[in-house]
Amino acid sequence: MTGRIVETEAYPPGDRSGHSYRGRTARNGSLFLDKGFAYVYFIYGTSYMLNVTSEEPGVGAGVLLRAIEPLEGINRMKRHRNTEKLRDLARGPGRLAAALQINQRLDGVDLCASGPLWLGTAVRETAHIGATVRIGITREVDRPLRFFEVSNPFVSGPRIEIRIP
DNA sequence: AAGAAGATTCGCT
DNA sequence: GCGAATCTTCTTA
Repeated sequence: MTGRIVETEAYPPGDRSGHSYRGRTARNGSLFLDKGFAYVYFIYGTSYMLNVTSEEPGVGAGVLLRAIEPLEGINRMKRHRNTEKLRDLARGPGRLAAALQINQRLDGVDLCASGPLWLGTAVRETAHIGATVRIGITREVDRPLRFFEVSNPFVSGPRIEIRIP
């Protein structure tokens, strides 16, 4: 299965809404790995979230993958998500993880090496990227750290860019 | 030890 | 649009 990442959110070092803010714990350990590793956690009793670490070892920061445009293996994704709606397959972080069968077994995996899950280089030309505040958080709510491909229908949430003063 | 919150989703109205 | 589902983690609200 493959997909194009169309929506992300950054949780940089020191951000009070980031899981690393209160230091390293059993759950967030992989967030402190080197850049390019997977940090997977379970939330709300229903959903897995997939993050890519983004800083030097020991820092603790990452990027949440919020949506992908399904490209290959669509029938498998439909089965994993138990729906026929292409647009809903991976629109939202929990749906993305479900479609790709992301779970705790992938926590800590190197996404820049060959393995069960990896990041590749985009084939299509980069389109216009918009930014807004992040979705679903309660702290640091004003930071414009959500990024998305403006014209892409597989993006979850608003596709209108905010103005940065 | 207990309780609340949480980077969400789904189904019903 | 709203509320329930569901469970792990961290705080003491």
